[in-house]
Amino acid sequence: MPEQTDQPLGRAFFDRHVAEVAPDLLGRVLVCTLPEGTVTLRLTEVEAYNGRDDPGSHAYRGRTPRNEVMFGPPGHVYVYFTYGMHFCMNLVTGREGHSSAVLLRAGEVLDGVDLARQRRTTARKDHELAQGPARLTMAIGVDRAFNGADACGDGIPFRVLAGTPPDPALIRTGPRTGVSGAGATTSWRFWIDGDPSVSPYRAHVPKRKPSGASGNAATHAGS
DNA sequence: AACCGGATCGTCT
DNA sequence: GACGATCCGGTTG
Repeated sequence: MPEQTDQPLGRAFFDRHVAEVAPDLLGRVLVCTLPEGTVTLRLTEVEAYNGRDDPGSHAYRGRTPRNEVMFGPPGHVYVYFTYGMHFCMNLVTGREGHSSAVLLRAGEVLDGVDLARQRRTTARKDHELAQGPARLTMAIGVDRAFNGADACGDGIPFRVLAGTPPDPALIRTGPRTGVSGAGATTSWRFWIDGDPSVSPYRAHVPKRKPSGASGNAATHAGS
């Protein structure tokens, strides 16, 4: 019988509720083909962001130029720039207009390890190549230029294969990383238990508020 | 292993 | 003008 694991996922896969799609993406294989070569990645950690109902979502406050892709059809790639230097990548889910997406947080590089290492020179071990959302985009060569790309098209530059979903007993859920407030209560982070490429859990870091806002240091960083 | 701060800029108020 | 869906290197234990 034909190998099911190499079958690309169709658009219908992504046209479901984000909380259903996100855990179902674990173990799937993202293929990124660029002129330099191809890197394939087995997804091991994801987070769901539920559109307008979700205080943690970029779409929470409605449509803006940045989050426009989230409001588009499912199966497309939403890339955003953060912390002045990093890119993160999502797969849009649900019907057009619903603005939900799954953040790809970590994966295991299956193929193209040499190319991934060239892009991630600080990685010591292979499991660190895509351990974290910004590391993941670095490893596969994704930046702003890929915002809006179709992951259910001809496979250039993206394709998502069925892969081998993990034993359901190994799927763990927990609160999302870096999301505070009402959105932190929902367990919309999903990962494969025990996989070495899953980014270490960091407890919510309470950002220290400047109490007494007098004489704050210079905002112009001179040196 | 855990904690801390710097880097660096687009996006929205 | 403030603050990130973060990463990295240095320091401390």
